[in-house]
Amino acid sequence: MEKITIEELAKKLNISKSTVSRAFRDSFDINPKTKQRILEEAKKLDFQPNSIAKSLREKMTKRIGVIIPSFTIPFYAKAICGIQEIANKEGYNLLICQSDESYEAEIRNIKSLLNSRVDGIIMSVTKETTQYNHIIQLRDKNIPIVLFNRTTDIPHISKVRVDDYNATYKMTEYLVSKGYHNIVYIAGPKNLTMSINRIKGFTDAMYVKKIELSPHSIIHGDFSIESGLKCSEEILKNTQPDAIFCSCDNVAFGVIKYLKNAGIRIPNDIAVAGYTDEPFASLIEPTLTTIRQPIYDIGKMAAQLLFKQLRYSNTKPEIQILPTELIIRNST
Amino acid sequence: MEKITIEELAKKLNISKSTVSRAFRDSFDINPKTKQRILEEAKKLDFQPNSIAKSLREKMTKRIGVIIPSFTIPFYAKAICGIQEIANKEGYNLLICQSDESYEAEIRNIKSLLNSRVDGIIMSVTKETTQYNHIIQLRDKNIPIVLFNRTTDIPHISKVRVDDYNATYKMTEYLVSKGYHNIVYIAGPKNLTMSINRIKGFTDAMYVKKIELSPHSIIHGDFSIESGLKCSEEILKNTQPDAIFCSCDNVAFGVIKYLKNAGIRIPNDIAVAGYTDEPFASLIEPTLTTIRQPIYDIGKMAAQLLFKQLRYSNTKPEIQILPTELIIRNST
DNA sequence: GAAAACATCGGTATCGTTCCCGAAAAAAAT
DNA sequence: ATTTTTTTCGGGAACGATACCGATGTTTTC
Repeated sequence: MEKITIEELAKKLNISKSTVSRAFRDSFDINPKTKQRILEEAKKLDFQPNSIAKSLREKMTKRIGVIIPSFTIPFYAKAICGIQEIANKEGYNLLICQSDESYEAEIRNIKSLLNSRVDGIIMSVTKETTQYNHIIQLRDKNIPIVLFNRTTDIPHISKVRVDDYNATYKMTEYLVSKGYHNIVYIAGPKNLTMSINRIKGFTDAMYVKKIELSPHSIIHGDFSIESGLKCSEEILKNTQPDAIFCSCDNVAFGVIKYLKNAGIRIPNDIAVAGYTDEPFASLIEPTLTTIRQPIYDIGKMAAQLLFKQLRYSNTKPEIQILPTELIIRNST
Repeated sequence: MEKITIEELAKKLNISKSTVSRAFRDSFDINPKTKQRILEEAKKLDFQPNSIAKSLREKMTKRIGVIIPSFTIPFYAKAICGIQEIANKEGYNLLICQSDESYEAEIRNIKSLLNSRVDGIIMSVTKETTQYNHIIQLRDKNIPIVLFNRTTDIPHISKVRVDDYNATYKMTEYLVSKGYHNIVYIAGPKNLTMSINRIKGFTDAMYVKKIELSPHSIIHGDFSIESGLKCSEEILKNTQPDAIFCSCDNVAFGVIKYLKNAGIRIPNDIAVAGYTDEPFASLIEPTLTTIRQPIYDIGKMAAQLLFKQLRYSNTKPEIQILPTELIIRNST
């Protein structure tokens, strides 16, 4: 494939390459008629300005990097769609990496993205990320960055998350109102702001409802179905709850699978609630009561915050907290 | 962030930029000691050669473009993981676009990827893509390209798919052996090679088993749960099958949902089989009999075929057909 | 009608690399 | 000791675009 350059196009039209270059930008410094002539010829020759050369000269690549734990988590798949909508609108491309829940991979990803000279980074940390130097370094290098969903406590960084406190508070309140008092909460990894807020929502609601918590009322899992199976086993060994509230739908799926296998009826014997509203939450038997997050909007918002920083380099970091919605189905 | 250049690094070490450049490639044309000195200083200053300038000079970006119908289809999420494994190993980045099952978006994506100067493209066409000029153009421009999963009939292009014929043949055989004779097959979109092969596997197996097909034995759906619901309705209006074989798990999920709502027992009244083995296939009630595809390997293989073309520009196109596995669960 | 203002364009340096060619120094061969 | 070969390095021209500055022609102003 013989790629045509701006210079060859200029020669063909008997004008200078400066003028051709002007035609491809919003330059006022060019006669509308010549501009049209150039654009027509360009279309005929299927010419597009070389974006690599443009990037080199302009010192920006029109690319943003995205780091997520995994493509295979539906949440992130959908969030990326939101990010991409905004990015496309702005003429930006996405460079997506997955950390596979590995701290080392996360650091490698950042290095790789910096090497690719992305203009900014949108990321969600792994469940095992407890040190934040790599992120702080990005911030201090003045690289626009936005954390979303799984955020951390690093100051002066833009973040997008949902109102986790309120979500678990409401769900707990609802469960109690349905008569469930012996609730076990399966929390997420301890390093995430998310987990902490969700636990607080649960405990505060229980406190207000004057229900005492036992040491077995909260246990920690992660985001996997396996974790749901394992936690179920542990829970039933220690106590006899009437409801299990999972901080993640996947965990809830695991719990449901375990309970069914054990011959325990849902919700008659034990009710189950989740968090996220994955597509399968409405397909599983029984359909899962859960908390719906505006996933697509989270992605969009993250991208919007990033573009704010890209446009105005002195933009103050901003924290956006989006609302959630209680979805009541048959598992409670 | 003040980015250091190769020239500044050279000045600091009192050598020429050519030498510094050599240190960062596998050049034999440099004294190992100076090379080490340079690399050490580079590490101290956190210097990385500007990949944009490198790309411009070398006329390759070390990026490959991937076009998939949607991130939210678990199949593609996993396939991308496979692609990425190989790409990372080769030091390549992925530029992922989704076509959202839109033919126009597919064309836009290709344009965008070409504009980003990707070194090659891996793609799966949309369900509505029936014209292939855009892909043929890529081929004729000598842009390395690999089609995977949803392939088409374009000659002289590398493709990766599974042995669809054999898969549906075996499944049909299995269903018949279980005593199901009145089987309805819900096929996929007509434009895909995949759909055609799968239909042939089904009809051939039925022929061999000497079971006659009615005009209602095959109907067409797409890849969505909604399609499963709609098709179920249509099927039950026309005939009274003892088994429904879906060419996609999602469709099977829709069918199961519909049948359950209609009070039809699975598999006692009607058996259901799927195709893909989505993660949820083992969670749904009843667990779904389906065909497992080596998704991760499909992605890996697609990437490998692409890298073959990238390495040797005169590589002959290659078609790889991977085996499938019958997964028998409770829905049949 | 001359001067000033404006519109439009061309020439050239620049972005940060790689590559080619030749020079200098070191090692080997005569 | 001289010549030849090898090793190692430096200088400058690309790669394909943008940006600045100045030149030219055209319109406006008094």
